[in-house]
Amino acid sequence: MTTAETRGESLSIGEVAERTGLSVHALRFYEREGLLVGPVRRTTGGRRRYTRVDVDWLLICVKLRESGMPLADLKRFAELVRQGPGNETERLRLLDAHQQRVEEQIRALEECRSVIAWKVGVYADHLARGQADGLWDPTA
Amino acid sequence: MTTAETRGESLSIGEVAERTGLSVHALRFYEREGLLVGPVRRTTGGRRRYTRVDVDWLLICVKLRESGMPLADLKRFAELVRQGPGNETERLRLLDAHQQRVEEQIRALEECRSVIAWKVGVYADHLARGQADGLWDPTA
DNA sequence: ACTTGATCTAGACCCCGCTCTAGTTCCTAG
DNA sequence: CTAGGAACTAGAGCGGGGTCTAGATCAAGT
Repeated sequence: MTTAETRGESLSIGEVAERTGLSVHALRFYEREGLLVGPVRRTTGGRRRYTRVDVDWLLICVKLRESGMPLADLKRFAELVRQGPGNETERLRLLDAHQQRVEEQIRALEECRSVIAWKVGVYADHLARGQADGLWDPTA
Repeated sequence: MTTAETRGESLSIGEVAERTGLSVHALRFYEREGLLVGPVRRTTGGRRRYTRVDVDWLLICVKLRESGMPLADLKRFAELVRQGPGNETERLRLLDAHQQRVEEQIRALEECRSVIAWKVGVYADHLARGQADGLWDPTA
């Protein structure tokens, strides 16, 4: 069997899927959508061969996606990178804006957490002392 | 003009939309989907009148949704509440499970944040000292 | 009475982000 | 040589979560 290790560097789509957590379907889809920084190389047989750089980029993509960046923005970022040096300011703006959204998401989630924790507390309490009140009861 | 204040308590769909941040469309949609804890009362003319309890429930819903609870789970929760007392343990389990997912989301987001922060740092650095390297440049 | 604006219902439609299918080709192990 | 698994393409399909439309009705102000 020929693996990345035995071959030195370039990876098959399946190997990349494993390493990034994206499905092979998703990887092909991302490519079609122009979310990669460069055309993926192919073997003579037409199979994709991903480089270390491709994988690094995908790992960043995964984090950006996980944190809610829309594919459209990811695409924009990929385009900037593809254009090469000269637009770093814009790339930074894009990342920075996203970072702020992430901060905001964390803030919002923390607020949700506290509301939920309170509600959980109400129920736990109620169950602890066999019965009580203060719960939703539309039949009341 | 007749408002909640002048009327004492019951609210129109528009007023509820304002107070919860949900659109009137979403409110009707939630109702159809069985996400409310009880049938909404109507005026003789057929308009919905929401009570304080409805609004409180919706405010919780909003927090649960914001933190990623799927409508299906929300619906399950609503069903439990609608059934009345006796299933508090299950309600608690549901909330508790969700709370854990929220914790996990926060953890994941924080990790994303740090990756992004690092990337932002790389770009900021690069821009600060006029030019450098270590950036994505597929043209290289 | 009339106008204006909020609501009503049912159902069609939309966006996002993949996922899956079909039918084919490649490639490696036995 | 052959079998079986991995990969290929193009495009259809899907699940989630609403949003929007049409056409009608209701309610309040003037």
